[in-house]
Amino acid sequence: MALVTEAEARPDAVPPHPDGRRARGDSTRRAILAASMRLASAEGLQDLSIARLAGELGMSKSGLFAHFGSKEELQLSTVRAARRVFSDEAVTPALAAKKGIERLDALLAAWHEYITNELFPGGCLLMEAAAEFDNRPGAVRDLVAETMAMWMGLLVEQAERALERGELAPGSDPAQLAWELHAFGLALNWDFQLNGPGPARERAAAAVRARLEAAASAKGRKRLAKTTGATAPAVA
Amino acid sequence: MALVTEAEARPDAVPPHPDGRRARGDSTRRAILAASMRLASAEGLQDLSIARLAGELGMSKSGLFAHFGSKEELQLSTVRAARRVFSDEAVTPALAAKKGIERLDALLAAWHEYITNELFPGGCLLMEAAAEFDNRPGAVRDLVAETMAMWMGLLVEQAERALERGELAPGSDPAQLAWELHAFGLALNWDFQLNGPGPARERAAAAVRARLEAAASAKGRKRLAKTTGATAPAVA
DNA sequence: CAGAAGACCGAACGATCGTGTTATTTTCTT
DNA sequence: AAGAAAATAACACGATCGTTCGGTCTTCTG
Repeated sequence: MALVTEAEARPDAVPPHPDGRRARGDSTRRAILAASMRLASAEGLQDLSIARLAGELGMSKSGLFAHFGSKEELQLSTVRAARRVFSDEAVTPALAAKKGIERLDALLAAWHEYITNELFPGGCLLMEAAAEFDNRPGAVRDLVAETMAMWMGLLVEQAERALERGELAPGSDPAQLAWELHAFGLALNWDFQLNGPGPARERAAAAVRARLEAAASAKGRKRLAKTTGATAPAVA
Repeated sequence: MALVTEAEARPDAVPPHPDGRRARGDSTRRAILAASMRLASAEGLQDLSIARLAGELGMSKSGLFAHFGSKEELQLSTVRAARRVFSDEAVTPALAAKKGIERLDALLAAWHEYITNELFPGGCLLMEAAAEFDNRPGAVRDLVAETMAMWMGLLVEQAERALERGELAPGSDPAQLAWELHAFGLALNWDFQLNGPGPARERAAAAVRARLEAAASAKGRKRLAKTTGATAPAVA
């Protein structure tokens, strides 16, 4: 779990070359995408160079290039692979928790773990790409924006469930709650990458915990207490 | 105030060529840095190209290059210029507010205004640079990290003042409070750039307001009420 | 007014980029 | 085992990059 393995970098379910055949070069493709995610998270998707990528893998530029046909397709495939890693690490583990405030808490905990686990040497690749492409129109930007919107949607959805179930104080705004919890994740990635481990992880966890408890009803607080460790101070 | 003017892009007080003389090329230098900030905020500090920059200004590559001597020095000067814009827009206006919770609130309000004012077409250049250079060692990274640390220091300082003055509930953690308020600014820049204006501005303002009121003492709440408009719902 | 200093330009350099073309090797099918 | 198909390599292309050099202006100084 310490690094991006070939298995974790398994390419997209829908291959970019939509022929029905599945060839043996898939193993190479996986290796390429694993290295590509590693490099791109460190240097950015744009400065990622096909030549250096090929050099790192001991293969030729053109051989690598043939797998994607263009740099943009390489970038898109890299983002898709990163999305899978994100999904496996930050979403799937949280599906074990019951819907509502508990799953919301579990999603955030898994996310924080994913961010601070040195899975990507340069921080979450999706955040990297979002910051890099946010105002550079194109397919990469659209894919990244769509992915982040889906993630935000997951958070909002669980906040809404929590409200329906009476785990949040009546009148709470689920979208606002999700936005703020999301902000703590962004800040965690930012702080962790810029300033090193430091207290970032604890800061983010305390922030989430306090915000959740502030928004929770008595029932919600009780359910929260079961999932995680100690209760944070009332308001900090 | 809508765009980066030459005056706002005035170069650093300490010129990179530390000869005592001040030459007439300073006007050119200012124009270069204004354009450089604009381009870098949109395309990134690394992908900023001297050739395109020169083309945009109608001058020659080598003529522009001579002002800095290296691309890294151009990047550093651009960051220093951006730091000055940041200081003028996000810090200076807030110094009118009284120290403590009021100035803390004013700093955040000015910051949000600075972020959502289309001052930089691609979002706050300092955040851009921080995300881009966070794990690329060198002088640029150090300068950006130092700048962001100073900004965070300002927030922590005012939170501490607020605590000393009894504007925050006893036992509050000023550093934690500042960290969370900082997170909302990062999220605002993120959301605003990736998804357009939308509700980002209101989300961030509501988050700050709720967090400040939750942390404030009765005295603090009273002082907050004076500074800004309506009071946010108790906890959202 | 002479001359030095600085600002700026045009051209060129080596390197690297993304991308084709063509050929060779590997793998799969029959 | 033979032939088709896919995977990979070697090489070359035009473009662009950061940087250097030599020269021409402009501006200031004495």
